[in-house]
Amino acid sequence: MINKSYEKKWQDIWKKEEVFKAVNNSDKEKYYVLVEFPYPSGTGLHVGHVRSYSALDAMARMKRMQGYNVLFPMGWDAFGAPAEQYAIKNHIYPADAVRENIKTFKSQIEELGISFDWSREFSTTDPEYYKWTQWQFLEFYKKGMAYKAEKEINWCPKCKTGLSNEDAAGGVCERCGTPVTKKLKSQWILRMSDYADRLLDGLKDTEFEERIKVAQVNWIGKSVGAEVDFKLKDTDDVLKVFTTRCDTLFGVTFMVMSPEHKLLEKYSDRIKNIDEVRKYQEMAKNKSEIERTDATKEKTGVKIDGLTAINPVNNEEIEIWISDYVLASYGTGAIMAVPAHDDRDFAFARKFNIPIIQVLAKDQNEEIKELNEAYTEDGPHINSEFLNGLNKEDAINKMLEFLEKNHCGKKTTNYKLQDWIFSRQRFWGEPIPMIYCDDCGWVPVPEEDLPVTLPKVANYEPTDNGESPLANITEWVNTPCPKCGKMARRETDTMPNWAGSSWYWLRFMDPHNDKEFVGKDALKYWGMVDYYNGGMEHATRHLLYARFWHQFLYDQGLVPTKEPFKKRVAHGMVLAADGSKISKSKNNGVSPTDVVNEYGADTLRLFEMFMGDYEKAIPWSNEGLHGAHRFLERVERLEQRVVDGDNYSKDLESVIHKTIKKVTTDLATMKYNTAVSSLMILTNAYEDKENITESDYRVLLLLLNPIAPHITEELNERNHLGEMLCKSAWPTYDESKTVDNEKEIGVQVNGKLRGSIVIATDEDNESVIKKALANENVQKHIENKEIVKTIVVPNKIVNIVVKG
RNA sequence: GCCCAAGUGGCGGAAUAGGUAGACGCACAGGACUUAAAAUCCUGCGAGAUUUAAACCUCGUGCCGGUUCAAGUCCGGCCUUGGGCACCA
Repeated sequence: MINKSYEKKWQDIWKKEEVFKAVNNSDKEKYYVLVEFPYPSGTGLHVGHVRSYSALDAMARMKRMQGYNVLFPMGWDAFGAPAEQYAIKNHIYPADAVRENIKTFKSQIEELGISFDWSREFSTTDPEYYKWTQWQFLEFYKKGMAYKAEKEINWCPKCKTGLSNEDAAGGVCERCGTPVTKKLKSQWILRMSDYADRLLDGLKDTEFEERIKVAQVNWIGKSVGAEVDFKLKDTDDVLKVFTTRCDTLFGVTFMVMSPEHKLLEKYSDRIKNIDEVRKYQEMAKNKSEIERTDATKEKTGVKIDGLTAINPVNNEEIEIWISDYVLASYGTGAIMAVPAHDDRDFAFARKFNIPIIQVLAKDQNEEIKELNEAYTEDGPHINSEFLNGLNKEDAINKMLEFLEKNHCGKKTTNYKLQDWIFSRQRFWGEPIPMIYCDDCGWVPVPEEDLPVTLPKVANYEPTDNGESPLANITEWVNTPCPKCGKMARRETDTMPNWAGSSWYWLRFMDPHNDKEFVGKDALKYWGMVDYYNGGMEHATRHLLYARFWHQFLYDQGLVPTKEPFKKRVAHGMVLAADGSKISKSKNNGVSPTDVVNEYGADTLRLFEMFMGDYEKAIPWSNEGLHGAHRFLERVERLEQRVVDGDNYSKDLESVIHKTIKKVTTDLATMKYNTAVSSLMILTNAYEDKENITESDYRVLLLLLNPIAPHITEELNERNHLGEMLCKSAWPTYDESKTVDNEKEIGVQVNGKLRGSIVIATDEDNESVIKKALANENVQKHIENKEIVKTIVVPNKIVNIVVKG
């Protein structure tokens, strides 16, 4: 019977014999399989974790049996708000809370029998680890890639901390869902936008799933266009705008600045309605990001009385407005409005009765009589002097030429991707290793003083004044300036949760190195991560940060590869039985530990691999779990049919070779469900026989071992079939034996199936046609009819085309 | 609104250089075993017409068209669901 006692037994044996230990500097070929290390929350392991761990484990186990030196590590991503809040709630110190949670998580993972190399385990909260996170931050700082600046940032009023753009996607805090507001704050920032193009281009060197690439491309948001300078009338200033459609310059009837635009302050004494402008600015500031960017709301704005712009193509004077539909953070913070051909500008012009000039025509160079909405197709140009009659591409090129010749514009590229706001006003994060000295300014903490550790204090709750809780701990904050020795102050903000996960796969290569963040040899040997699995929710956060971080390290010569991950895949979510999302509040989750106690780890693993496409969401099914268990019991019962024999049974040879081929390719390409089904087919074939040989049985156990490692080892040992499976070689197949001698193929008449015939796989077409025509039912359909032609697709199908 | 992915039995899902749709499993039904139940084993299982039965026939992979000897698979146009982006100029 399947039971937990031998699962534990095998887990102990694997541990004792260190079967899954990855060796640095091995002569074997390496293979690096990585699954995102979890955040050890207080709620324990989730069946979703089990899905990805089982899947990558199956791959790692097969690769090991195929002779690779496999690195399959596990650790903990434990800094950040969840651990901090858990600690606050339970009145314990975060480090203690993390230790407790890791213990739970680890024991839950261990009882699944995942083949992680635990000798490389670490947590991002270990000072030995975050010492190097801090060290790398200083590398960013030294290369001018980290800077401190006062900037309008996303602020979560509930978490009381600043957030990066990625953490505030959709205008809400990713942690708690609270709409974010803007706050002007001095922050450490990493120049990630410098890498926008690299992050885009680098995707070509990866084999990420398409949906992951697309998500990244969207987030980076590259947009090629032009910067155009509009002179501000009677000043020496220009109003710069970014546009992707400089060919529509003749259609500009007004300009719009974002309410935060700097020129407004500069020319405040010229603006006659400055009070009205200030009032509007105040209103925009107090709106949440969601309210401001709600595209469905009616346009609002104020016309600037006292400032106008000059259109560089025709020197016409153009009114200037401010409106919150123009974002300060994108482009130049101001736009040229072409109401005839842009929905937003059209709505604005209609509301404020601003003229509309068409510059793009419908097919026949005609103006549209009554423009009820913006015309956004690309017709030929009209009302545009030297552009008239041209198509979009030619017109843009001609306009660019004009702008450059007249020094009033040039081709530029814009990205939605912004610099990475790297400061958090939290206690539980890596301290940013910088010291501020009144005389020397910002001074990095000297390398020998790293890590800068967190103080052990009782109070670490977020503050209401927007300061980090660390700011109140004066004995920690006050420290001599490393440069001049005068009393100075430590930076009290900490790093974001994503810092520790931005390089952890590198540390796994050489986790105990206390001289370097990773040894050069280890970097060279392990290279890129071959297979990296993680959730879709990280496609534009962690995965982007990690690539950016890695590319920076590459530029400093600190890592040998441009990209960190060769292949990135995302598992589908495990849903509740009714198809809804599993959530704590609904309490509709299933505990892996409960399932393991009732059915064993192998059943849980097998079920999660079998019940559907790995990349798609699957609903939980207790019946399915039953089915998986039943299959393992059938495999177990086969042992009663085993007789001596060093060879595969003759009549099983074909199905065995087919199964080896199928499982080998399926496990390497994450088609776990069909790998399992082919093993079920093999089991069915065995059950049809009175006896099977030891070889027959062992090959099934070998193939099933990566997915159900405990029971297969147990059956192998109990039946004295040979060496421990996980130490044995993966079975190989003979292509010629996967092909049948005979095959049943369909016969169609006029494309409709009318019968089937059995043919030899090397039978010649003539003989096949003869057989097809001889089929009784086929005859019925062709009698009294003229055969127009016959089509034979070898070993697939015969089609007889008849007429009359 | 734009971009990506996907729609196949009662259910999870197989099958795409176009070639016998529904592998494998679940659920269900009938039978064997049993005093009985569970477990196990055997059989059936897309819909429909006809038939004592089998054979056979018609329809069938979201909808409407098309290409082809042949379409779940390719092309055009829709619909729906999931995901990403979104007042990004």
